[in-house]
Amino acid sequence: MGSQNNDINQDFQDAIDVMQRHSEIFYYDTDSKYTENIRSHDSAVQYSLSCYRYAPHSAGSSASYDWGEASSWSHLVPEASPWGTAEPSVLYPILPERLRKGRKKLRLYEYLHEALHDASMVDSIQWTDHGTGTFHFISKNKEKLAECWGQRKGNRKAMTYQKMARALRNYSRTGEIVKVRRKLTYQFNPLILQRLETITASGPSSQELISHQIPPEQGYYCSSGSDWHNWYAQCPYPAEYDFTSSLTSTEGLKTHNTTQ
DNA sequence: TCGCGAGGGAAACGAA
DNA sequence: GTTCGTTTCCCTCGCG
Repeated sequence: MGSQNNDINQDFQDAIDVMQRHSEIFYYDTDSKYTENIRSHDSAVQYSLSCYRYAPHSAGSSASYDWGEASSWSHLVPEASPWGTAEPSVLYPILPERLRKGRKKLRLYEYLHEALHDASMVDSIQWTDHGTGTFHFISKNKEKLAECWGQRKGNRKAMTYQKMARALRNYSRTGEIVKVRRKLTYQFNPLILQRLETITASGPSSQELISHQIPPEQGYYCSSGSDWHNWYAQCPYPAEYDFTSSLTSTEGLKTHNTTQ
């Protein structure tokens, strides 16, 4: 019995160690057995947490998002979560309140996805390859889209493409959107795209598909660098976007350091 | 040389 | 007060 507990504790500690290696901040409360992983460099963990924040509602053909009812997403915890096959009902309650709390603010990538489905925006932004989530801005009217975004957010100053592109570049750190080595062209992360597409196309009943139909090896749930490599190997511009090198220079370096 | 697009550091800002 | 997700400004680089 005692040795069994030791084994469990050892396994748990091993899991903690693994998660720590992927995290900038890791909080482990030994009394309450709650864990919190904040600002994780491991996209698998980060994305899975972000899943619980959203409560989308379908609104016709155009995507409209209400991010306020996180509790309605409790059943959408992916089976292949970084925590293994934990039951959602078990997993969800351990999430810290701050992470469970719904985010009502519209994200830029959500707006862009909305714009891509908006016929009036077709002169500003278009799909390059809808299937792979690749899209591009129309050089002539990209500022118009940026202005609309700025107005939507109610910014003090007028939004410009340059500033919007800066925000898009920030997404490359989290992997939500990456820059494709082609002029004015970007690509949604496939998992983000699928989630947005599902929200756009249908009501909440099909939202379960988001978590249950995506094989873990295609999504953020796979955290290893090789999975990122696999994902980018399938992107339509494998030779144009050198994500491998960017991984090597950041995550790879981190891995290297932690394994020293 | 110039304009444009891109990359990114850093500080500021507003909402939650 | 803290965190998150930008926003804003600025500088640098590569390309045509």
